[in-house]
Amino acid sequence: MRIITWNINSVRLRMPLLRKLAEETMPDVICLQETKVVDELFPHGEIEDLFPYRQINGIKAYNGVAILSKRPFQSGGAQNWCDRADGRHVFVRFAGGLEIHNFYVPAGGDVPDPAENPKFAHKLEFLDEMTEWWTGHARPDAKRVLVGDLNIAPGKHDVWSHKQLLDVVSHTPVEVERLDRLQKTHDWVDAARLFVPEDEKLYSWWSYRARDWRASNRGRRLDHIWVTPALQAKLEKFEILAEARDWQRASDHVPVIVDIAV
DNA sequence: ATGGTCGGTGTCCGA
Repeated sequence: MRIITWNINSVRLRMPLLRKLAEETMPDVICLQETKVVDELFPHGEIEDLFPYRQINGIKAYNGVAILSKRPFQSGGAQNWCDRADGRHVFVRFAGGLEIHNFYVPAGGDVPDPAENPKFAHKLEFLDEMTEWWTGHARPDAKRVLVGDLNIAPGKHDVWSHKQLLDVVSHTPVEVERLDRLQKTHDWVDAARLFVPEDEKLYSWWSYRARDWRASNRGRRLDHIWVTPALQAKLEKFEILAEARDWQRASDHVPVIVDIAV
């Protein structure tokens, strides 16, 4: 099964790119974040030939997540976090038990101080709530995939400059510690670092503000694919489709791809 | 040290 996670930054605006991605990489499942569309206006008609099975959770203008699938799934749903119905989580369960959870963790604003910045407080609270929930739901043999824009680049080499980003939201020690705690709940395996050595730079996002994203290469790895230990040995391939950052009207995030033998 | 650019039932807010 080929699974892609992609922060598409408006699904309606980037329909042509979604089609291009689907045709060029032939995924079974695409998990989207920042669809930025309320469910009633989701472009089902333009997607159903590629992905007949869909589970969506959108709101107007902001956030919004979706799981698009070529294969039918048994059940699906969404959860609210931090008492907000703000389109940050959606999941599906396939026959045989494989589950895919797609998250859009709050970005957290600019100031890395929860006392001063409510958006950063929300981000930390969101991560704590995820940690608590997964702690209660972890099962040793579960076949689960957690993907999404987690808005944290945890490793020294998940950012272009560890030193210069220590005070920048997405790479602060307090966030990285929260993400570590979340990862430990289910012994989640980071697919990226299973395939790419820890000391090799790896990014999935490059700011729109750079004149030339490739030349400056000030990226961060914000988009993640984690699997439970039961699936680790079944991971066959990992790829970050960096070329997508050069597509016409690109998202600032690029697709991240895994193949799992299920 | 600063500001740079995107997207959205927008003329600000969030990223």
